[in-house]
Amino acid sequence: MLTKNPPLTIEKPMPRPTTKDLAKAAGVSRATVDRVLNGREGVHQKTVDRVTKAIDELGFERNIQAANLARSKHYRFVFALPRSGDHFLDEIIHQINEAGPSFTSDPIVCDVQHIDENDPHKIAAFLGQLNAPDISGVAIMAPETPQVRDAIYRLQERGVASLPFISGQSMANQHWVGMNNHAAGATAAMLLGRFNRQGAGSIMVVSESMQSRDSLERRLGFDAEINAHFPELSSLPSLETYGDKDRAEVIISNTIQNNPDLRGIYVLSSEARIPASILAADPQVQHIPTVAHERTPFTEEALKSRSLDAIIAQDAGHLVRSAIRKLKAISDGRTKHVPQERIRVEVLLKTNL
Amino acid sequence: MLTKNPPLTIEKPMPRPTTKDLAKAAGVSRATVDRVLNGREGVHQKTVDRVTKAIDELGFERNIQAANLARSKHYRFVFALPRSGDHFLDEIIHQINEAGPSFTSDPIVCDVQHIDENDPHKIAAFLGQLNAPDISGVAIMAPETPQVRDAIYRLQERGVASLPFISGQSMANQHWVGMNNHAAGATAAMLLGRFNRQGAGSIMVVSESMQSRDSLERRLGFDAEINAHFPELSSLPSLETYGDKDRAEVIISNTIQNNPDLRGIYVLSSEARIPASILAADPQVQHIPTVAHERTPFTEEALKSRSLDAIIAQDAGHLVRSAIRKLKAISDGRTKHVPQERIRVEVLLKTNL
DNA sequence: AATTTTTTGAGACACGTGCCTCAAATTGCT
DNA sequence: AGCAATTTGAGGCACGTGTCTCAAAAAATT
Repeated sequence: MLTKNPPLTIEKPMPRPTTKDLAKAAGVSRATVDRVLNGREGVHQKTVDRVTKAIDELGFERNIQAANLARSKHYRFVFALPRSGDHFLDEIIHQINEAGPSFTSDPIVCDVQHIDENDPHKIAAFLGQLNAPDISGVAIMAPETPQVRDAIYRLQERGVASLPFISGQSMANQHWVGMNNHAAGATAAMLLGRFNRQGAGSIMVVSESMQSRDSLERRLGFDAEINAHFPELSSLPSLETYGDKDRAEVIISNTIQNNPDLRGIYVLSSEARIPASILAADPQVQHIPTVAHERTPFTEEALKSRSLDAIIAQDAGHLVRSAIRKLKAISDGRTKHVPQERIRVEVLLKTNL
Repeated sequence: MLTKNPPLTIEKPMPRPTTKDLAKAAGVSRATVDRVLNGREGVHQKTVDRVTKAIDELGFERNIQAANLARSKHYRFVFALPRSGDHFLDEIIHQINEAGPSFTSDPIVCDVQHIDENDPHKIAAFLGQLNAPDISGVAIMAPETPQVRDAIYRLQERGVASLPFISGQSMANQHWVGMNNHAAGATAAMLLGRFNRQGAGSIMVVSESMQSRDSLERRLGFDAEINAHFPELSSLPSLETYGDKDRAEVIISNTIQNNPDLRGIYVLSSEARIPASILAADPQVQHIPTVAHERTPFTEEALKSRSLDAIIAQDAGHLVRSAIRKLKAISDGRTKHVPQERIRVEVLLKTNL
């Protein structure tokens, strides 16, 4: 019955040093350690150094759980989003509301605040209202403008964590949650290029608007890939629907008439309903490979019914949870350890929904 | 300068009820509440009911942070994995070691234990050693056998959380971390089917072995999709390399010789190195669409150099973190709230690595 | 040297829960 | 009714940190 069991080594993990250990190591009292840790005034530089040195030597990291308990702190994060209508945004909002329970181990509350994306002044004013410790952090989805950039900067100075979310602010920012739009565009191009079986032709690109940085980046990535690897294809100028169904119908059917050699269709904005339903109704483009963005009830259905061939998506749940984790890390002052989860550019086919 | 600011409603969130509140509501003492909450003996059923009722009415949830603090509890999770060599497994192990710091807000330690996947008895013996509270949970990657299934069952009885990980155990289990292999196979088929531009022909399927449940499921999904939607293609019987390079070379080149109408290649095991490097060296199959599994330095390089056309992958980091979150939830007794994150069947192309 | 100012320490209490002891209250039994 | 067993309560200390207060010590000023 006895066999040589695999070696099982269970060393107790070294208990983490506490503020008490710190105090002893630095030769000061716990009160002073506290003063240093929480940046209070009236501590001699020499003492600060001693404590800091001890922190390094012991590898001390404060027990955030205990700290939050003592402070009875709860995190409140605000998601500043555009007004909706958009299915993708609806899903994001749903995930935000869902996120609470999933973080049961931390006292986290998330609010959604709708902001008028076209009024930078209002956005800045809104951000100006937010203050620590009422609000621990904000995830912001809004176009990048000087006012907004400024407001964000001041937020950080006031101790409110902030994070560009999905769209808008420059990726140059150290922290950012959202997918790489250039790669997303390139991936759409790759799929359309490879799905095409009818040789040379042109590709239609439809967008709600090309105003936003995201749309531009997707388009750039798309063109780069087409030009580099599918010389037989040429992508047409972007059609902008401005969210107007009638306008969309006109420009799309015009394009179909004028380009009998259509080989692919790329719907690059996150709201695919208008163009996709127009396309689905047009018998001439039934078998032309089509790629759209974001998983929504609509696109999902379209994929299943094969009126769409692929979806380029970013997982709404991951986006939200990643944002929360990052905001929390920043808010805890663990800027060094902010999780650097990339948001994947997902390719959804009928088979892997 | 003043504009109508957007409405900002910051209601303080209702503080969560504490055991004190519970005691008051149930009309008992905190000691009794403790007895009920922690299932201690010697409490009258009537009293238990009173407390339980109060729990429901208040919506009480114990503050796990505070509880862990009081217990000075740390979570120790074991990942029981096969002996390695495999790049994908290496990546998993890397992510396990990486996971610690990313969970800074909880005292979590993860160990990797290598088990001999072919000796169910040994595996069961190993699992038999694990006991709460030394070990809070185990993620198990091992073939499903009666012994192992039994050992897992007893683990749970001993209060050790357990979780089938990536491969092996039946998905029928309520909790499970890993991708849907049927969907993965179907996705590979879909890609090969759509990437093919040369009409009717056959598809080569290469695997290390077809012994495991995962391989079978992938194959089933693959065939189902090919048969349903690509009647012009027929998939050949699976080639099994058994991890032997020489054998692989023989059976692969035989298949290439005997099937001049090859239209696609599917490498379905997680270790693609042997078959993929053989294929890369054969000029006859240079332009045949090829799909493999799992992102590794090797497959990544192959994708970049275009000797591979797509990778079907599951994100190693997500797998590990998801497993940890689930183990923690189970271990905390929050079986109701175990996060039900699906592991996506990722499609990786050169453009979205 | 005397006085003020700055810096530090000692200690208490809090956060929500676990876990223990001892006594009090209640129940069941003979 | 008396005794034992069961059930409950009161209270304390602990976990690691935050946040006070008050006094002591050290340094800087007059």
